[in-house]
Amino acid sequence: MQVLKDELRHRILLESEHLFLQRGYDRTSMQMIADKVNISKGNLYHYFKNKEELFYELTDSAAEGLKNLILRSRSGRFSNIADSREFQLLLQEEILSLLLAEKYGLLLIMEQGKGTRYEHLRPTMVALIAEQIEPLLADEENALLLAQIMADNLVGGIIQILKNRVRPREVRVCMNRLLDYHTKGIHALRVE
Amino acid sequence: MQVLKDELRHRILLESEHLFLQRGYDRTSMQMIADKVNISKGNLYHYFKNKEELFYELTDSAAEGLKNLILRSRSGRFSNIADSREFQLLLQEEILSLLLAEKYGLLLIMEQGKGTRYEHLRPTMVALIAEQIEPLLADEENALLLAQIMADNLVGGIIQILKNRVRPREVRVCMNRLLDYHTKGIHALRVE
Amino acid sequence: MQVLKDELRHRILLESEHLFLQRGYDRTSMQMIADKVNISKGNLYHYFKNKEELFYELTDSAAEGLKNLILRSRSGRFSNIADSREFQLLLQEEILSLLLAEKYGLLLIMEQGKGTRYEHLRPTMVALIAEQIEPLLADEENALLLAQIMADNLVGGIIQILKNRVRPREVRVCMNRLLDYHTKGIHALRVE
Amino acid sequence: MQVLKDELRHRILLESEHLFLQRGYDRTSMQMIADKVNISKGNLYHYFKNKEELFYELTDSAAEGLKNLILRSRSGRFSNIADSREFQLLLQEEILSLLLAEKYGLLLIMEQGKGTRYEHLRPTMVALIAEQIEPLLADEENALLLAQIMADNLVGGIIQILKNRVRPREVRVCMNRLLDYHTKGIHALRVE
DNA sequence: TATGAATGAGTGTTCATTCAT
DNA sequence: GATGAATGAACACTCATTCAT
Repeated sequence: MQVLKDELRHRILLESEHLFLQRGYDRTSMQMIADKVNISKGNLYHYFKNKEELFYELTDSAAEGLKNLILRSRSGRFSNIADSREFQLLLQEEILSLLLAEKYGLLLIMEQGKGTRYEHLRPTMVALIAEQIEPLLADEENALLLAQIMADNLVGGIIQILKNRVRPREVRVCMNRLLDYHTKGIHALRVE
Repeated sequence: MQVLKDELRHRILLESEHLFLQRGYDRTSMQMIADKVNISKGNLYHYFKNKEELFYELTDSAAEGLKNLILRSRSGRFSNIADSREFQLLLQEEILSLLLAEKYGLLLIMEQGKGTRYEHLRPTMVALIAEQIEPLLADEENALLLAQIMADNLVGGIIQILKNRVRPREVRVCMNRLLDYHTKGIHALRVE
Repeated sequence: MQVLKDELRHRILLESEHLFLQRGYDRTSMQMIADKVNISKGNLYHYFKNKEELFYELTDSAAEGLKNLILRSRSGRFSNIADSREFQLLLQEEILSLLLAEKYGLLLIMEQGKGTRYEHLRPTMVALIAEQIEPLLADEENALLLAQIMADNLVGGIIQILKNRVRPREVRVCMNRLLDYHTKGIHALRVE
Repeated sequence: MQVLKDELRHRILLESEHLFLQRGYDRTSMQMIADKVNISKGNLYHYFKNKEELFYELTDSAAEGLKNLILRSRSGRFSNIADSREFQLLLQEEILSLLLAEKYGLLLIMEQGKGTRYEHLRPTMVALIAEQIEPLLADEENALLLAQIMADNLVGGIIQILKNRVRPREVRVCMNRLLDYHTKGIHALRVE
């Protein structure tokens, strides 16, 4: 019985994850989820308190991981961003393990969280990263905007990789490429 | 009367544009628009068949311009993308005039089109651009994905600029910077 | 097993009584009861056919006692209500033993029975009592209404006492005071 | 058109007042109201923001009047409650005009407000009145309880009158009788 | 042209009750 | 006897759209 319950619970999580990924939180109704799982709408509430909790069940560990990653990265370890080789390696490993462990959760909070507590997560993240990039750029009036674009691009690139690569090795290779691309690009705009 | 009618029609477009930009298509109700314009909800339907048509009126010319830009770019004119200086200049001019002419329409279809026929425009666009970038990259299994990322980043960067810069000159300068950043980055991944 | 069963049955009655008294019939859910008793919701239906029957189990003997009291009081025994000292004593004893025996059941049917067959019990009761009081009043057009008010007040007063006094002696004393008040008015209770 | 709207609005208020009076706030659904008025449920929200606002529209002026009455009565004017003849007259007039003006609103907030902001109004009121009565009673351990009962009876008596008398003169006469009864007891109303 | 009244389908959520195990 | 999964009807509320005036 417990098995059955767990199995259905798992199926609800699975199907709602699909729907949330495809349509976003707002545009996915409890009825849609119930239909996909082939149970009554009311029964969903046997497994999850409400729609928001269902979403958070799918995303909280990803959000937690992301928060920790940011906290550690801001605690000074990665202070010399673009020029240290060490930076790339450490950052890469930190990010990689999070990406691999929390792939869909991250996609949900970064892309499909409208209507939830993660609604403004992506811009917040981007702003944090931009803060770190800006001082590296030549001092001009557009430095902040360009840093924002780069940060946004970095985040966007990671999302693309998550969407298109499954196996750890592949993700790792692509992340390397992405960072190459970004660091070379950033050099073009650096303080000489 | 025609003048009055046109003027009201224009005000509806203006206010709904604001709302759609701020809140997105889905989360903007006809009631909100009617309130902003200070007319009745029903009267909106005298000017626009329904909510979707109102949105399309705001976005179709931008979408058309975008389509044409892509068509022309694919017709062979910009075939040698990254190595010709000419590419940068032409592309820049084409894009710039579109951006300046259709700023808000482009933002709407690229960012706030959930629930409309433009729901999947951005990924489609990105795929088209990626197609053009891919052959320039070193032949590896990730070439397509990297091209997609670059394309996505390019699009994302442009959107950022549109959101943060108003005057043509500023937009032009930022676009230059963005392209510098991207071409230098791309070089890192090019066929040697 | 029978003992166990009876014991559980008793606990259900106990906890649901608490909840019904605090929250009323309508606003007490079977889930709340199950949680308080620490059994499953479904198991409640092994002991009681449905929510209504559970409520009736808690209240039927009180309702029965009340009915009998009224029947006997109407059978002529207490015909000369206000002037016979005997009336006060007899009534007091009859009522007192019912109150003490069926305290919570009475509170439930008089105060928390919305949604059950006792929904209209209190007004019915009041009407019955009023019938007996009316002939004692001076013949005027408002006699019936005044009798109803007195009856309602009497019932209300008893409910108050039930809620605020536990020990038989206390209840008895308060009931005496209440009847004094009703027969002689506030003056009876004033500081001299 | 404005007339139609006002007329329907009035009918909604009328029918919902009936339902709220009969069944209480909680147990009256928007669907019931819509059915009685013979309109769609959605249309109710054209006239009232939500169920609570509809209820408050029916009750707020009564609640306001009651609040003012209490404030004025507490401001010291009626300090010598039971012994001054003046008290009875003034109180009677104040209460009478409120009762006549806000009959159904008062019934709703005193009897049928479960689930609204008036849920605890009656016990609060009763406590306020009891505070004034208690010092007049002989000092015994049951004084507070008896004062509460009297206060509750007074309120209950007024409610009975409201339910059973329509014309001002009748209400006035009954209120007089009620106060007599409370001050002098049943004897005051007996056949001589 | 303009209004705003009206509808009906849809939203998330609750809950008494049933039933297979 | 006991569980808890499951249902279905009900709840308050929203909103794009239609339509009589």
